[in-house]
Amino acid sequence: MKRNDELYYPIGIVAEMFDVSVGTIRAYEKEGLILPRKTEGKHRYFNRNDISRIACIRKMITEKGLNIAGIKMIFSIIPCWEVKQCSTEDRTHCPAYHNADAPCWEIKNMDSVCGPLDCRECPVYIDMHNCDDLKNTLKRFYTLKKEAKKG
DNA sequence: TTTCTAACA
DNA sequence: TGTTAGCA
Repeated sequence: MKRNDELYYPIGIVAEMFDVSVGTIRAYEKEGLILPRKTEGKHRYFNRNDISRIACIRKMITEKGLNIAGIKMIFSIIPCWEVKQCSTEDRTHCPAYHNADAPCWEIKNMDSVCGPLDCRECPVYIDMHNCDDLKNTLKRFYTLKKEAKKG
């Protein structure tokens, strides 16, 4: 499938790619690990970033021994407020800033500065797709504030 | 045939 | 995670 010059795959193909059931892929979405787009008919379709994320998830599960809850926890401690350079005022009113039980893209509400934005297009979500460089990605997230002060 | 949601093993 | 039911 192709949409906006980007290739998309149905859940069956994706499940086949990683040798897992479609139910497993759906479980990743249900737990907030991935945010596949959906058609009007509710059908999920996955782009390259989704595929990359799933590869990372599979790697953490099979090679690091983590489960879905463990991966969700890692995603939940991403300092999105540093990535988005949120002001003190923004942080005060943002539920994601005060919650570490779910990734920000799961608890976003319309009252926060991220309200009208699509998390699928946010670096907080997108940059977590590279498993091989996960540690550096997290490190970069945490040092953004310092770099902003320098520059 | 494939995918969907929801409930349950 | 997997399975099943009932639907589109």
